[in-house]
Amino acid sequence: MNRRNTPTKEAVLNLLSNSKKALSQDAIEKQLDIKINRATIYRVLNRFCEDDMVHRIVAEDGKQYFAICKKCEKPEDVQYHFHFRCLSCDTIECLQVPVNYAVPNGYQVQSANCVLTGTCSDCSQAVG
Amino acid sequence: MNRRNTPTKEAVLNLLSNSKKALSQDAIEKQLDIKINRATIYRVLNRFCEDDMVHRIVAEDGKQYFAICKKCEKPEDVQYHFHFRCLSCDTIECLQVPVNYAVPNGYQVQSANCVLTGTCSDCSQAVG
DNA sequence: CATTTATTGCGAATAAGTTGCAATAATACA
DNA sequence: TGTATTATTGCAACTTATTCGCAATAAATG
Ligand SMILES: [Mn+2]
Ligand SMILES: [Mn+2]
Ligand SMILES: [Zn+2]
Ligand SMILES: [Zn+2]
Repeated sequence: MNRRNTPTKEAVLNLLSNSKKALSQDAIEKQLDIKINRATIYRVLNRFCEDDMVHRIVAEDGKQYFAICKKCEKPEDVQYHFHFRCLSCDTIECLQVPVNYAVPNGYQVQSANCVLTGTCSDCSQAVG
Repeated sequence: MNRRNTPTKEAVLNLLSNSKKALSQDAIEKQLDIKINRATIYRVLNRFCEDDMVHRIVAEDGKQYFAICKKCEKPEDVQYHFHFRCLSCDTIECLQVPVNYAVPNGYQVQSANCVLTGTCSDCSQAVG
């Protein structure tokens, strides 16, 4: 399965690169200049995830969000930081907060999906 | 909104009480002796969550799982432990592993949804 | 330029969860 | 014990997120 370069792929990757927040398929479709089919966006994102270029976050709303997370240089670190979901501005972002845990004997961890939910710093300040 | 005792409520609560694992609506429906409507099960579960009798876990598959988690006596602790999803036996369980984090200044955490995914101790042993 | 096949768009399918509404039944209280 | 109130239930329809089959398109390769 050799990958090919396409305008679609490039556009989605650009968007994610320039975004400070993790984006859902829906958000990506809305923010794109060009019209790209819903299914295609999902397929592009899933390929990015397979290739470890992007990581997938599943929030408490059950939806998938995608982020490049430039802070993480080593791919193996990508899955081990917290994400933050702000209920006020409805965004999800990568925190540079590592996930620390010690699982009981015999458990083998392959991935971690850790999302903290609440009010982000921007929105907290807005109130007082 | 005063709550009433019903056979449905009791049956679902019994099931959750006797289960070592977190259960999805689907799993609950299948394991129940009596036939209960899908929507009703969801409504019962949502009420349990509102009343802090049960907690809701959203897994990487985007689905909701429900657990009583008897280990947690204080309701405020309930949301601060890890959950483990085993890809081999397709179960989700509460781990007695606390979630530790220090969010950046200004962030206010209201809840945490932390799921580790991999192979549970039972399934790890089975392989070797 | 021709061939191969990864990628796309479209529509339909799947699956989880919610909602409106009328019927039922738990609770309170006369 | 009988009656009124309203929480709860079942059913069907709905919403939303994500996937899938298939035919058409277009990168890559040489
Ligand atoms: Mn991240
Ligand atoms: Mn738990
Ligand atoms: Zn915010
Ligand atoms: Zn297992």
